[in-house]
This record gives sequence, structure tokens and C-alpha cells, in this order.
Amino acid sequence: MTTSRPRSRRGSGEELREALIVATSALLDTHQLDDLTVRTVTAATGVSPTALYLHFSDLDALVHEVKKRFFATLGDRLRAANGLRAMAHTYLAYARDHPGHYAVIFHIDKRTDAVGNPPEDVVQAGFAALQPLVEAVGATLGDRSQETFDIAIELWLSLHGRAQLNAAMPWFELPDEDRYVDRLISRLV
Amino acid sequence: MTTSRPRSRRGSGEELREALIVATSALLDTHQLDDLTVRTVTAATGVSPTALYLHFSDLDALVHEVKKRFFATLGDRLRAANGLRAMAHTYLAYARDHPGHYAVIFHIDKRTDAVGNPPEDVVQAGFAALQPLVEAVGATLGDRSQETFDIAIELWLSLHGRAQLNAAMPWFELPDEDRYVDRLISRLV
DNA sequence: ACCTGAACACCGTTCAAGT
DNA sequence: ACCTGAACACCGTTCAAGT
Repeated sequence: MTTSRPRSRRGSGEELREALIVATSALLDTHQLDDLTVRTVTAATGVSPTALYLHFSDLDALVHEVKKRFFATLGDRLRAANGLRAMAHTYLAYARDHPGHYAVIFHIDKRTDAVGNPPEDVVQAGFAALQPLVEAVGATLGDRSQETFDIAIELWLSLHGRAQLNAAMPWFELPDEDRYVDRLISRLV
Repeated sequence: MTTSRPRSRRGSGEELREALIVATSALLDTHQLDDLTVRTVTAATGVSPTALYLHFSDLDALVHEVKKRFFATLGDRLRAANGLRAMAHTYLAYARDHPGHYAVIFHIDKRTDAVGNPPEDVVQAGFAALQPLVEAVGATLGDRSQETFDIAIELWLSLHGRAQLNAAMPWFELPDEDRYVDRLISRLV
């Protein structure tokens, strides 16, 4: 964990940046979001705490970067699923198997610019992750433009609701997942 | 904010306990959850940081206590709503108007006992808050036992999904709330 | 009986310095 | 060019002491 890292050679400072991102992802796969500190992530990378600031303006900027990647991963997994039902289960499985990643994606966002908007790249990443759902709904529905988008959102919100509630209150026993997804989809499409 | 508080008279130590709870609620009405620290809440109450430990085992125990109260408040508001549609809007309004409170209620729970269960009182509070929804669904449906409970949960998860997503990604423009609630209810009951 | 102050081990972040 | 170490203002929490 704390084995020190050889200094990057000239022109390869980007390596540390990538190493920090990878370490963050790894940490969030086994630990809670609040165990992610400047000091844990730099120690895991084998550098001093202050090294983080060579490549990120602050801790939030690093989290922000991994958030984009988690969005992309989620999108990729959804796209790989076969059919709407499988996609819904894939979504819930991602949240269940990577609670730390899912928590980061939907963590309350404090990074807004002067006008109160978030960085454009996260917005993009968010829409991109949702895209497979929209397409799958469109496919099973035969494309009814606005209707398709609304239904995809409604499906998404129901999946997110279950995923997040399950993470926040694991003691609350929800009805069977298969049944939940089946009922959801049969009502929506 | 930092005006100091007169020491409680003999036998009235409970007053400070209550004052801390009230200060916490007030803070969470205007600030984010991570602005709630031992030092901000005790300062707002007019006592030294260490005074908190006279009445709570730690900061989490205080948050735990207000969480129960927020659950109760949410339940009361839902019960006061007239009909399922109004109840759904009440739910979303609570989350929108008191983001700090809603965030506490659904904050990822780290307080589990030896066997991994949460304190029984929070479980109770959670179920109690949900009760009005179950009853309203039962009323409009004519009571079909298990079916009623499942539908209430499904409605709840859809509302929570929208509320939490809206808090986490306010930049994501969701379809109109009225329309969302109408579609949701007409599909479910 | 009720509360404070000093102290400790953390935390994020800055900035001067080392290689 | 790349990274570290000392320092600062925070944080939660303990424990001896004050009223």
C-alpha cells in the first residue's frame, strides 16, 4: 500500500496523474467514499500527500475525474446488456457490486461554476451513460421520440431509487429484484 | 451564532441535549451535510465542542437522533396530504425544500451493530414514515394486501429516485413534475 | 451536576526547498 | 521537470480540571 514510487522521468508527469486515478478507483472498490482522503490515496500511490496538487487543483478535482470514468464504465456495461430486462439487472448489479463507485456518481455535487452550473464534461458523461437505456427503450417501443425519452428517464429513476435506497438502508428488505424489474418494464413498455 | 449559553441548572442536563438537536436541524436547513461538524453545531448552540459528548456518544449519534426526527416529520407531512397525488408532490416538495434533511435521511448508514444491523429505532422510524403511502395506496386500491405494499414501495422508489437524483445532479433537467407524478400514479393504481 | 480547556492524532492545502 | 517536508488552520475525540 505504501511502497514508494520511483520518480517519473522527464516528460512523464502524466503517469502520476493516471496512477492517482487508478488508486482512487481501487480504493473506492473496497472502501467507503469518506475513507478517500488526500493522504490515503497518495499513500496508496506511493507519493507524498502534496504530490496530488501537481496534477489536480484539489481532492474534488480528482474525484471529479473518476466520476466521469465511472459514468463511462456504467454506460459500457449497460450497452453490453442484451435487452431492456438484462439492462435493468446490469444497472442494479453495478450499484450493488461497486457501492463506492455508485456513491461517487450520485454524490451530491458541490462543484459548480460562477453561474451554478457543473463542469460540462460531467454533464456529457451523465447523458452518455443514460444513452443505452434510451436506445433500448426506443428499440422495444419502435421509436416514439419524446415518449421514448420520458419512459427511459422513468425507468432510470426507478432503478436509481432502488439502487440508492438499498445502499443507504440495506436493512430495508425490498421485494424481489426479478419481480421488481419485470413489473417495472411491463408497465413502462 | 456563537452567543454563549447559560449552564443548565441541576437536573436539567437534558436541555442541552435538546438544544443540540434543534441546532443540528437548523444547520441542516441552510447548510450541506458536511458543514455539520462537532465544532459548528456546538458553536451554534453556544457551548464548547466537548459538551456534545455529555449527551451523545459521538457526532454520528447526534445525526442519528435527528435522522429519526426527520423521518417522523416526513411521515407527518405525508399523512396530512389529501390523496395519493398530493402525497407524491408533498414527498418531492419535502426533498426539494429541505435538501439537508433529506440527505441525512438517505445518507449511507455506517452505524451497524455487531451483526451488521442498524439500531432498531431507525428501522421503526423508516417504516413509520412509509406507512401513509401504504395506506393511501390501499385506500385507492381497495386493499389487496401484498399487492398494496409492493405498489407503495414501487411508488416510493420512483419518488426517491427523482428526489435524490435531483439533489445530486440539479443540472439534469427532468421532465415536468406534475406530468411525472400523474403518469406514475396512473400506471401504478 | 454540568461544562470547559488543553492535548492528540487526524484532515486538506500552501509554499519553500530538494533532486 | 518532478516531487518532498515543514507548516497552518482545520477536524473528532479524550481526559483532567473548573464551577
